[in-house]
Amino acid sequence: MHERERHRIILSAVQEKPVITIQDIADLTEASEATIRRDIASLHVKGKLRRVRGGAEAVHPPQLTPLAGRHFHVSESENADKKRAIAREAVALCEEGDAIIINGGTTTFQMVHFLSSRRLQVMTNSFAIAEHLVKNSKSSVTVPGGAIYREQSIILSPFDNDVTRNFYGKRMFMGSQGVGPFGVMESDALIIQGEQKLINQADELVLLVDSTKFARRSSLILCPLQRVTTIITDEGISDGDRKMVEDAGIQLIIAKVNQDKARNSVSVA
Amino acid sequence: MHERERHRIILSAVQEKPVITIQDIADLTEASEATIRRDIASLHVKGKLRRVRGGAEAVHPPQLTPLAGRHFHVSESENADKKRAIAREAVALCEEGDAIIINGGTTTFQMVHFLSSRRLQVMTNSFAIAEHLVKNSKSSVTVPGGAIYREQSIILSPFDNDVTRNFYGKRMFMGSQGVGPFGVMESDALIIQGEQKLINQADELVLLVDSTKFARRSSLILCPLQRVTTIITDEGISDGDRKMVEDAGIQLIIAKVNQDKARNSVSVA
DNA sequence: CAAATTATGATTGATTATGATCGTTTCTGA
DNA sequence: TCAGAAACGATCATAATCAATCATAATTTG
Repeated sequence: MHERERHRIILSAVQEKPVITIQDIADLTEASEATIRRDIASLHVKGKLRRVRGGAEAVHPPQLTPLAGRHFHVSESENADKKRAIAREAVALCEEGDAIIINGGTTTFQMVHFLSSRRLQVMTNSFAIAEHLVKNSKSSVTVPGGAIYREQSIILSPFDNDVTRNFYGKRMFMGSQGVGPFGVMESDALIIQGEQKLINQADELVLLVDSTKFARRSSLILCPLQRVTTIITDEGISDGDRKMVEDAGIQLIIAKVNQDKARNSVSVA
Repeated sequence: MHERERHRIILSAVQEKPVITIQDIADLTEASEATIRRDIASLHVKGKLRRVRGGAEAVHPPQLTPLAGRHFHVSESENADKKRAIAREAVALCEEGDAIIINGGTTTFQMVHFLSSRRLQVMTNSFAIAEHLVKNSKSSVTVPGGAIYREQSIILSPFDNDVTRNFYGKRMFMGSQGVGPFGVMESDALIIQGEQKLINQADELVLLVDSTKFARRSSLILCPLQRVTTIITDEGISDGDRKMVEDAGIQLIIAKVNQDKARNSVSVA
């Protein structure tokens, strides 16, 4: 077995149990104790773990790592903060066991972070969302059939005889390119196709849009504003746009962007 | 094999396992160790992977794999070289542009490495295969609709109105738990379901089984032996089993594990 | 078509990792 | 405290890996 592979196994093992013995690792890796000692010594000077007599222990108390590790490796634009806050509110609408539909998109993708600790029934046409949920959540995941479009990470079939028809959700979550009195707008024809397949498969339609989307206009109209049940946006929404939403009889949720940037960075080197 | 093709294979392999050895890649590509070293050095300066003693590792440290997954890797690695050799022959059957179906399984999964440099039309019910091909190949990828079963990494729908029916392939590749005069056997009911949906969607049925599978018996019969067009196995097949295959009128391809330059895969018709 | 360039594979000796063995140190329980 | 056991560090022989080199095959260029 390769040196790096052993190191990974050791680090993985030391995460699960706070302390691990040389013997344990030797059995796991089928390497000699001498080698394991050298490995632990090496990882010790790198600060990946702490060497103790008889084995090794984790440097960090294990309660930090399971949640923090995966989620903060993407630090995108400040727009991502808004998207994330909006996504948090979206997930907050869901109760355990709910059947929901998540349409592919950059905003809706942010929902996966908050879904990781939940157990729902999720249908999504986003390959990326499905992938993430399968790996990092306990939710059941269903996808429609079809070809996978890499750029949008959307699964789409030209046919209508789809499993989509057999899934009915409490809510459908979707993003969009623009929102106005004329309705919900989108620019990508592929995304429109996927959305139209799913849009009638749920009771409620929840729209996730940051406030800049109220000013944007796009070429293709997906559905009239009245079709939307709830809009989740950020604090930047203008009074006029707020009134427009209210007049359409739509529930409006304002997501507050969390200001404290106390992000515990996890060493990845 | 072309340099670019090797590079693709190397990058593909480093995605699946976080760390790979020179020997692994040499087996995979049938190139000399010296060449692989040069390749790794080249990919290292390009930042595509990180060079380490004995092999290479992915630049992006994959999230700490749960120990369960580790056991999967360790337990499967015993026959991995045979499976790889078999998978290589399977991919060798395909020409550019072919429409093929790959059924989920540990042996068929090995095909992804050799597919990374190809451009085919692939339908697969394996989420893991789809994921890998989307990320590491130029092939078009289609999946059936349905729920994703984590353990088997299979997408399966209880309904029959599936996109599956709209995809027709030249060949279908599948593994199995056991092969005998009674037919092709499988133990997992889920896998059987998926296979039966796909089995009639291709002209030829290619079975990928290492030679130990001829001795194994399992509970569920998937299809009679005569349904199979081609069987790819390793050199461990006994004369009796070889005769059984021949009597059934099935093409037999023996994959050689050792990376001899002479690729005499014997076909008996 | 020939020359030049490049990629590849084999060989060599140097470097490094590994496993076994040794004597020493530390822990454990009576 | 003492004896026995376990863990440790050091050392060495062996095996694996590496870098450098050269000859040959493949490719490109003139």
